Amino acid sequence: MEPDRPRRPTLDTVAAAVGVSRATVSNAYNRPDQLSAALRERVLDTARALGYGGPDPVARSLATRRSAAVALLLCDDLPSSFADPALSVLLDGLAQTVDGHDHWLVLMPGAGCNGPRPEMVTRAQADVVVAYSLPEDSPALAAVRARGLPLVLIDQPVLPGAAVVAVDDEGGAGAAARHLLDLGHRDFGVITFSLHSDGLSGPMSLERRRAHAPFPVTRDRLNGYLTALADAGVDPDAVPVWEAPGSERELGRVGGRWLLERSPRPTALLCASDELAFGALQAVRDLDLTVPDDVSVVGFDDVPAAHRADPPLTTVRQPLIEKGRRAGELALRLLDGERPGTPVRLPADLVVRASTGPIE
Amino acid sequence: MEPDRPRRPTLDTVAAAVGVSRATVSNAYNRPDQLSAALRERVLDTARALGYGGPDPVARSLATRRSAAVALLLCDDLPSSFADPALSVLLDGLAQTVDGHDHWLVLMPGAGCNGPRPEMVTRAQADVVVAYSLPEDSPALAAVRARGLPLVLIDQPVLPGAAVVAVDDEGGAGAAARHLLDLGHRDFGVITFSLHSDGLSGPMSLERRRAHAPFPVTRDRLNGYLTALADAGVDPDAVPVWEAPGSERELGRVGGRWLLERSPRPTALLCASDELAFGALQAVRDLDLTVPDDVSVVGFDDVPAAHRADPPLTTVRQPLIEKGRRAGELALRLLDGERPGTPVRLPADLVVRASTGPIE
DNA sequence: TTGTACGCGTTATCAC
DNA sequence: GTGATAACGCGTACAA
Repeated sequence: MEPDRPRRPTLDTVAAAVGVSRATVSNAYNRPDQLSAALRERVLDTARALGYGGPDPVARSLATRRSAAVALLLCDDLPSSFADPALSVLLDGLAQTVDGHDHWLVLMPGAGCNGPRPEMVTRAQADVVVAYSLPEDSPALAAVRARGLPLVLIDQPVLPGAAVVAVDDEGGAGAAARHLLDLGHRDFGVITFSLHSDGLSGPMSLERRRAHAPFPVTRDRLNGYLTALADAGVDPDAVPVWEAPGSERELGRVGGRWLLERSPRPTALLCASDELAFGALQAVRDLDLTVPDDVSVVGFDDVPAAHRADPPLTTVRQPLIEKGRRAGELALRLLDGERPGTPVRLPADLVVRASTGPIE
Repeated sequence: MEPDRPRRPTLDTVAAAVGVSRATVSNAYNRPDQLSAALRERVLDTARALGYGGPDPVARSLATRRSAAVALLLCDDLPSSFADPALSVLLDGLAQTVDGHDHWLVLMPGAGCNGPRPEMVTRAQADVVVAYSLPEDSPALAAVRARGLPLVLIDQPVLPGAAVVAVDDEGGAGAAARHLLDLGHRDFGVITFSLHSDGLSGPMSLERRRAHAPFPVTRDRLNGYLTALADAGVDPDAVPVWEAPGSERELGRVGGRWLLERSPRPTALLCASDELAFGALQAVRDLDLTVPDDVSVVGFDDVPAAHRADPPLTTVRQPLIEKGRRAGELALRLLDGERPGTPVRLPADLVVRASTGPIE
């Protein structure tokens, strides 16, 4: 047995050294008004001398019953997640808000589109959870509920007891489709990201379109496009839809190529995200066609790169920063014991740029 | 006073309900081999019925003296950080490693290039810290040391007691410069990101180049470029250097324009990052010049977009994924009580593509 | 399987 | 006013 093994100093160590009680040392750190300035100085100096780095955050959390962490559940792994500029922008708003209230973000990336492993969620030290676009049957969500943690849902189906931030995806998509209809287009193609969580991709069958879909964003955008077309007399079942396994540029290019090689060749491509639309633009170029003379392209999100695209992309703007901020505010409120309240629904507005034009 | 206020169930609640001890319930969750399967079932069922979500992670952390969190300290705020593709890739490697060992990442973004607020670091629940490219005088680092947390440094000056992952920035930059010298270039311009943490930007004075710089990455790359030029008989003091306030494309464009409007006009631009180089390519186009006929451009990092650039970018490849992984492994090892060991130094290799060519 | 001694603070409430 | 006492908070792990 080692004599006097030098243990990490604690509040008690410091208290003993100064000759005061533990409570006083605690107050020196957390409630300076509860003791004289002179005593406080003495306490802090002694602490420094002893190499005491301040109250242990974990112990404090246990005592106060709150950590300062907001867990963020992501559907995909980090590389895929960061590849999505819309997420980056949203994260910005979320982080700002959370950070401004002395909280931090715990990142829980998923694997293969099903959200984080439930064991991770079970053990996560956070007192509120923000879930971003998980499939509704994600085991991670079940784990959150089992723990009874307050939950904020972004772009997800409403769950009882959870706060919700959503965007009017269907309305925005409808506006985009009507814009193209107004320009005279009648032959459309659609490129979406995953509708189901089975990892399948390729041309989307009618059965698949009609089956219950766990990703509301995909579903709503697709619905918005197709419903608007149907309302204008275009048979939605005859509109080819390409389901990409994710929202990456290259995947959009593949889908675009497939759509543009069909006959009749679509004169307009409706994409479920800007990234996919960038790929579609490339696909048009690959075939030596031009945008918008031969083919019009619309995206969705209005990420920063959209207006820099060549040509600048007509797209549906969703207020991404705002979305992140609102999610952060909701999380903070749940933390304070507030009830979830009614879902926050943000608008999505069409932004017309140069990638759409009248049919020749 | 409310009669029997329904408190959140704990291990004790469940133990009482089942009629066993707290230890047994704990074992039911953590050491299934310590009790009969039947009893374990009964415990877990009762827990479910009582709405007990499993052992409290914070309490467990307090008892075991370890949380499962790795804190990641970032110099900038999240938007700037995510704008850097090199960071995204590195983060990928880091997250993979950490996640594979049942740990998660706590994000501590900075503000204005000085790292996170020290109070945040002081209160962060993490038992190891990874710092990415902070200035050496960052208060956040001081806070880490005050707490005595194990620390992994990426792209930063060595600190006693900390583990280090670094890249041979100087060597890589030197190779890039020599490549251009071999092609016959004699008139150079350099675009770097911040060398100092004072937020200044623009043409870099000689005093500024020589002053002690807190960002080793900037310093090493700049040194690598200029030293190689000097070795070939080009006066480094006569080489114009543009200091951008960050590593974004648009900032590179601004710097590129300034350099290209000087006389003699540089025939080669050396950039401290690929993002800056992309901007430089744009600047060349803006002036109706072509790459590499009129101007050669080299970047640094070899981010995924580099080989897709127009023209594909000659750059210095650093093993970004590997860098993240190594940082993760080091963090995990420090967690296990290992000593920091000698710095990990990864190579940086020149990748020649189409953005560089012989002088006309 | 269980008793029980920790782990490290916070925050009333109480005494000087 | 100033500072101390002591009751939590919720588990883990080792000895019995």
